[in-house]
Amino acid sequence: MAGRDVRFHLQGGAEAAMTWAPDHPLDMLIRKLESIAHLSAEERRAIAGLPTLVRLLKAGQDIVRDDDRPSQCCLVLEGWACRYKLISQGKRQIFSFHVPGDIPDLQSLNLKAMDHSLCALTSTKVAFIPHHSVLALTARHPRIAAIFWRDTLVEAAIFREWMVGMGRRTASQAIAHQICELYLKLKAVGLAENHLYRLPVTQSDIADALGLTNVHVNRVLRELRTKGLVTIVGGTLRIHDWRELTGFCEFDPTYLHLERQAA
Amino acid sequence: MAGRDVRFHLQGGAEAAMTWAPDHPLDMLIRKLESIAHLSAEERRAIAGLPTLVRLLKAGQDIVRDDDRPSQCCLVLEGWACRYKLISQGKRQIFSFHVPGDIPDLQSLNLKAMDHSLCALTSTKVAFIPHHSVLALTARHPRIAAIFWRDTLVEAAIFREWMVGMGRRTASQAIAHQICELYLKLKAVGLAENHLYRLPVTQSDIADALGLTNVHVNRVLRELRTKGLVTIVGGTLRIHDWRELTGFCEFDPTYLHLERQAA
DNA sequence: CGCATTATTGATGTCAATCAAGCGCAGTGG
DNA sequence: CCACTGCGCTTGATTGACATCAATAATGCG
Repeated sequence: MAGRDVRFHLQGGAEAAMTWAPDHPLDMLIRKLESIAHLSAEERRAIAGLPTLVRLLKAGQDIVRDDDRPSQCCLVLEGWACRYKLISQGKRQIFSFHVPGDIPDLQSLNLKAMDHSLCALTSTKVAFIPHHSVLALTARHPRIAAIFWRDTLVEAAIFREWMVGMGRRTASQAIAHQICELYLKLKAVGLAENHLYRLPVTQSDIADALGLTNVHVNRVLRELRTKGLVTIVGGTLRIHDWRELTGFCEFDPTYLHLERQAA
Repeated sequence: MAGRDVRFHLQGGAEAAMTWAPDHPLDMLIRKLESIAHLSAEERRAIAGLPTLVRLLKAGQDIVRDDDRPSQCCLVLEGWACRYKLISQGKRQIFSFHVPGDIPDLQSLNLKAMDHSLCALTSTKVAFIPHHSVLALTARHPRIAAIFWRDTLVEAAIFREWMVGMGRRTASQAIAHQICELYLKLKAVGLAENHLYRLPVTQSDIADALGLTNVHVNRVLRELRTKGLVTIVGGTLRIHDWRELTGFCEFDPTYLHLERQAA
């Protein structure tokens, strides 16, 4: 299998320079799935057997667009991506941030047309997996199908939590909550530790995620810094006092439905 | 099967007066599922064979609570329910409104612990379906499993649209959008027509759904009335100018992923 | 009929948006 | 090497949308 020269159709008809990836890309997926469910050795093998097409994207580049009908899923390997929708007057709402291990458009397996877009926030490495391969996998392994379903359910739980942030939390609490959530998500796939992680997104991105302006995000971050809770230097975020921070924004990680709990 | 005396455990240990429902309750579910996917005659039969336990609830009564580990799903038959979460200082965020045909806690099949609550907004008739029955059904009918998955994906799409409302739309646009969405959802199961439907929720409920105050919802509704877009009399909502209203709030029903389109 | 809930309206306050400007840094090209 | 440019961050001044507080009217339910 590995090494075979395969070409998929990419979004917008762009036929990209492509490299055939060995097992490695799927290790990231397995790590992610194991953060929300247990996998048997056989299930891991089955997942590792998925064909992938690895591709590099520049920051700002769209991966899938609103109204597209993708024939493949996209697995983030490096960098950050986000789901978003544009509305009138250049306004943008970001629905989720995606980090390595995530499959942001898993839903396209069951919902033919995209109702939002997906783009790279940083330069990003992604692996494309054809729908039919995923469907073949889930047909043979109903438990894996359930885990994929579960993943989309956890995403929905995260959407709900963001709704709480936008609807019923102050801007500072919402941002603090976001910071806690990202820490646990990254930690679950081994990309954060010691209350420290790379946060390669702009303040405008955070603003569009929480329904604020970049100006206000900036002030709130200063406030969190002044309070000694969180500092960001050179794109690296440090949480100085986890207890204090989680208390401040009433962060309860239950909604992430993680298998092994972090703290 | 039908007519057998069966008793399930209900939330909070309450052992309710119960009636055994015939096929009818599931007709509502079938109608709902057919609004987002096609069902074969055999699939309809299989669904109609699910055991249900019908129960009446008073307005305000919780159906499932945060942290519960339900062993059954809840199908709304009459009345309205909502998913919500309480946070500090009595603040509440409503995540979704549920009307007949909805299974609001379908996710509990795959996510053991609830991360939010579910309650009746009006006096409500619901049918409980044991998890093991649903699992047996989906094991025998993978396509039905996919449709259930699809339903939870559509719900997630609705969450995203609400996020747009809270984050990037004005209060009037958000409420107008909500009104359009509910019309299509109700129409899809035959509970609305001619731009008219029963809206049995309070202004405070709408406020908690959109992150506003009841006072402000009241003013916005007056504004919509003044503009000749929408009136509510005696709990019945009438959309006077669908084109105008959808234009005003930039409503695009794609995200509902309805099979047969309404207008 | 009486009480409780819900709707409505006004006055005032606050949080975050908007507008505007300057700064720092990385990349680019002469 | 340095001007130039663009982007993101930072800060101030002002405005606006919605919250809060408060009181009264209207509904609806037991």
